[in-house]
Amino acid sequence: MFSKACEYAIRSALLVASHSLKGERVSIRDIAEESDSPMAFTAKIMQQLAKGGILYSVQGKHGGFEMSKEQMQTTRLSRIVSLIDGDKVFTGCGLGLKACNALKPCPLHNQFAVVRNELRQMLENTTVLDLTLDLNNGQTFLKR
Amino acid sequence: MFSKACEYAIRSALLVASHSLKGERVSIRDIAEESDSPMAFTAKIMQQLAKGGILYSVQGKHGGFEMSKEQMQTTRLSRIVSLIDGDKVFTGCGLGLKACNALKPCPLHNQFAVVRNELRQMLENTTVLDLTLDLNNGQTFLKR
DNA sequence: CTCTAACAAGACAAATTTGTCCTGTTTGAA
DNA sequence: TTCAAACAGGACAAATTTGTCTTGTTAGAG
Ligand code: FES
Ligand code: FES
Repeated sequence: MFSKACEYAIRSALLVASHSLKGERVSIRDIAEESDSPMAFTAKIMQQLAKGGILYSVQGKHGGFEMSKEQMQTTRLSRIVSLIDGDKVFTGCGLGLKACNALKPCPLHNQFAVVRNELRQMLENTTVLDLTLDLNNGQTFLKR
Repeated sequence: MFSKACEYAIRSALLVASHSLKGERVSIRDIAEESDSPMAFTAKIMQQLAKGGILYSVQGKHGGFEMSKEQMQTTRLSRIVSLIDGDKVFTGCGLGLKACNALKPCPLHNQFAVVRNELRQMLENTTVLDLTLDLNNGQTFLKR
């Protein structure tokens, strides 16, 4: 469904948000540990998230990553997904034709477009803050 | 969403069904041409489909692939997808945890499980015959 | 019987994704 | 001022997916 990079991106973003809600800044080392992701690879992804304005990076000693309350509220998962994976998952043809085109549809188009749309809406309606609150309540988990 | 191999598998299966409905057997060469897929790669996938009982292969001169009406009726897309891609797409965790587990869910579980389930149901409710009829009516297309 | 068209199967190659490592820069603290 | 902790960024490496090639087997047609 999502690439590994995208999975790490979402997990990392939620972890940064979780710490930021507690007033903590968090390092790559901790992100990798707490979200069970490969450290160096995750570091690259964090750069993309920072460049994309999903979160802030702070250099130097005691540096790390943090997210403002506003970023948590306004960042929808769809934004992270399209930043990392592009929007093929939202607009691509299920059978791999060059583009999805309702005027000359592939055999699966009618059925597929419905599900693809629900996925898109789900991701657009879900903010980082929404998911982070559950996480901090101990109702959900980033590693087992 | 699906792997390239899986996209080719579905396109090829529909194409074979389409020809079989017209009483024709179809060669790898024609499949590649008419569904716009790489020939040698598609050949490998056809072997998987034949071994999986999705369709028949006939060797020798004037050989090729064909599908019985029964195969078209009983083969659901979910079968092709799980044969080629496995069932990670039906059961896997959206954030990449080892397994989806509702008792210790990831932050996206509640939302994701709904969409994943609709995808599964859509693929389970769609047979090869369903899609092939539209294709033969000229309402849908396998290449543009 | 021989030739040819077609699938089977394994080895190989290219491309993409995933992951690592090293060097440089930033910044706080001793 | 110097040191250490942390991010930035590029080069590199491993793994996976995608795609090709070659050889063998099958079976119909002449
Ligand atoms: S054309 Fe294939 S999903 Fe729209
Ligand atoms: S635990 Fe992640 S989707 Fe179910």
